[in-house]
Amino acid sequence: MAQNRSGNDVKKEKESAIIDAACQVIRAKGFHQARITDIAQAAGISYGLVYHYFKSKADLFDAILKEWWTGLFSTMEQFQNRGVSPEEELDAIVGYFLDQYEKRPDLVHIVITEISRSSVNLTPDRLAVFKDFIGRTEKIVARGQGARVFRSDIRARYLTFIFLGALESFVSILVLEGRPIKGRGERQRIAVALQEVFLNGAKAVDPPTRQ
Amino acid sequence: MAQNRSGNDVKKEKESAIIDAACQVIRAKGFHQARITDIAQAAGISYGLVYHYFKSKADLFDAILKEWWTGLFSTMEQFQNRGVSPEEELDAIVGYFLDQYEKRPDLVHIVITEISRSSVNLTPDRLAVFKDFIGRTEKIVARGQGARVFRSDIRARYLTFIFLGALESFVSILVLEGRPIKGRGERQRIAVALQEVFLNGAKAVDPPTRQ
Amino acid sequence: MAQNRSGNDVKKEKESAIIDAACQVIRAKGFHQARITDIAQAAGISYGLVYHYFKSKADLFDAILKEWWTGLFSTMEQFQNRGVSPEEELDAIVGYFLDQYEKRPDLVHIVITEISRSSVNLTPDRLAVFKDFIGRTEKIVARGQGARVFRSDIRARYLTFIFLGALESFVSILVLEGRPIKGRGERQRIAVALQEVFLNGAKAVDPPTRQ
Amino acid sequence: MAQNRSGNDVKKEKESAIIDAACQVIRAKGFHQARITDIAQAAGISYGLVYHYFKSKADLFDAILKEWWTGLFSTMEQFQNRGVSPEEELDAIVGYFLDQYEKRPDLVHIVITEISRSSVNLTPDRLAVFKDFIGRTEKIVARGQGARVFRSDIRARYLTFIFLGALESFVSILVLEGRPIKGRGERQRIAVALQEVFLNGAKAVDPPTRQ
DNA sequence: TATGAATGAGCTTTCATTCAT
DNA sequence: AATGAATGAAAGCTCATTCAT
Repeated sequence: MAQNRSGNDVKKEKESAIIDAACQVIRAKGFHQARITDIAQAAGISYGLVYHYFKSKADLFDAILKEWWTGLFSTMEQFQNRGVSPEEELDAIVGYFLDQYEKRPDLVHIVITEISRSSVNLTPDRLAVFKDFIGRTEKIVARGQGARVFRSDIRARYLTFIFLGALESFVSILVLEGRPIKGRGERQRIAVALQEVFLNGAKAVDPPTRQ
Repeated sequence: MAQNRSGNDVKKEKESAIIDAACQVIRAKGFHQARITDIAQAAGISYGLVYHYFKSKADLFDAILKEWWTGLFSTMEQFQNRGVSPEEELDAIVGYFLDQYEKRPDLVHIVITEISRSSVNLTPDRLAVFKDFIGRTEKIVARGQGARVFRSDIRARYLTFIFLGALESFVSILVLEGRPIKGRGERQRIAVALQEVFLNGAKAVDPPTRQ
Repeated sequence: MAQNRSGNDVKKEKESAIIDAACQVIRAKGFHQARITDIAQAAGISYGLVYHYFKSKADLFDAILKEWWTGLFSTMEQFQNRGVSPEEELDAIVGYFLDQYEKRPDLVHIVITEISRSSVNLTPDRLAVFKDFIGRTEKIVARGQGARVFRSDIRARYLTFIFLGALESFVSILVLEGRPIKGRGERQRIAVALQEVFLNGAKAVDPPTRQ
Repeated sequence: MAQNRSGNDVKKEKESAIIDAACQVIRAKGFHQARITDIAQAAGISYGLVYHYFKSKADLFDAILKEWWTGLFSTMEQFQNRGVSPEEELDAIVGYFLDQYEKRPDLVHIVITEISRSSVNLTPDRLAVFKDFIGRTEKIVARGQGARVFRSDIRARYLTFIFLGALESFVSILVLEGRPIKGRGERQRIAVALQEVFLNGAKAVDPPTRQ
């Protein structure tokens, strides 16, 4: 029946469509409040069909997360051991978040609200992946501390959380205010501002006391 | 008949006990997954009794939030218009988060995961209070920008979100790792570290380029 | 503690107060929807106290009905075997309904809606009393048929139901429209109208064809 | 796949089956005491399925009432403005009640006990329909008064209530006694008796006083 | 593949009733 | 006599999941 390229492609496309619909709905209602009916409706199919492609609701959720983590880890690995600076490695993470936010804001929102900030949906498997990500980021930060790029008077783990917290916050603003990123220029400015505040702080460069 | 001072006290105490139990359960399962049965069980009472004290599950949730916001706003107001610096005002907010974390880590966790980071439970009334808080914080930040204490090249609203994001992140570490704050000393160190990173950034004070 | 006349009087008074309150509430909400709390509130007492005076909700309901039936049967017995005409006997029934409607409209409403017209609350005991009343009325009607006062081409039982139906309807109008009976004059007019239509029908006395 | 004509037919049939089961149960227990479980059991399905066909218990009840009113109003409209006499118009109403009683005694019982005689279930919408019916009947009666067919010394509204009260009473007898109407002959006799008593009254045509 | 009828566990909420005080 | 805290059965409704077609 599949005339596109192969039966497999058609299947993948449908799966993608369901995942997209699920993102929309889960973002709007939260995972537990999102009903299969809603997702099916958003995908324009019957709810029974969802079960042809995904074993269960949890399975569908994991498929969503897989898209996120696969992309993030592959991005991080591209920069690993290539002689780039820790700042650039963190920049790559920021870049991934902003890229994804442009392409799939719902996905970003879900990762932040349902995983980063909530322990409710954290099954042991999901938690393991999440911790893996934090660990990898912490390694980058620690390398930066070793290279005296980042201050060492605060534990790497703390700096990591602050970095990710700031990143999430920034993305949260965009998400909550529904602000689309307009053009490469703005994307650049946001990325810079984020790194800027994280690295240099909120303090005025030229404080009045200095005069 | 009441063992304390008056019948009212006994009632308040029971209400408090239910609220405490609810915090425990909601923290562990999330608001929507927390069942009244669980809460009652945690409080050592029958589920019917919960409805003797609270009109509904939502009502109970609002009672929980009220405890948080009442305390936070009264803290903020103590510092308002008293000639204190913007940094000190932000410090008071940090102080409240850490204080509450020591006394009621579950409450802090709930506020962060169910309110700050989730739009699912945000009824219009709850959102209004949350926005009120952000607005008040933004005013402090804007005042700091006016006094040239904070950098003005980033919108006050952005700085506010970053500040709150960092604060939440920090508290989240404590919460997620289940780390108790040990003594006034550590509490002080955390508060300082937080302000420090927010104000001065993560960059090493003495970067290698300066040699 | 009872200073009125005797402890028993005080008890009876309280019971009456609860019954009155119950009538109010049951009339407004129906028996099953009437909550003990509502009744207690209407009586100005705590709901626990209701159980000092009545064993259960059903018991309270039976006490209400008892007031109605006791009064009705004693009225009917006053006219029995005293040489009065069947019309006068039916008139006595009408009189009781109207009297009670003036004094206790809620009670009348309850008897009509919860007993006469509903089989839901008809426990065997209650049904027996109700059937007793219908039987007694039917006897009056049958006597009227025997005395050629009422038409005999329709079964006594049917005439009885029509009579009671008309009576209930009439009272229902008053009840539904919330019309108080103003003075003895109006009461008389209503009683007459009711008997008039029941006995002589709705047909115009002087039909156009007769002209 | 539908054994009948189309999938829609199958759906309608199931809806009808549920409505029938609901009539049975509601008749026996009253609307508020009728549990969805009972209805489902009576229909031979799981209770969850009831909600597949009806949004809520109230929705199901409204569907029941709709069947009644739709039929009644369409019957009344068939006779409207067709040059028929007021008596014939009232006769049509009687006819509808008796027809329905033969076909669906439970439905008739419900309409009488849950709507005509109880204010408990009267939501504004339901009350509006009921009042509409009374208003239409009153117009017929008023037309009869204008044509000098009905007596004018009693308000049209009163006569209307007495007529409907008598009708309901009569049907109530049948319902309460569980008497089936045997054949067209008996149906005719009942209809005549009803009109007869309403129009000409219960008084013996040839009373003894006349002698 | 695709549909949606069908199921039933599970949740919130209500409320009659009991009972310690 | 009087209160109202406490209990828990029961009911309406939701929704993930299964399955016949």
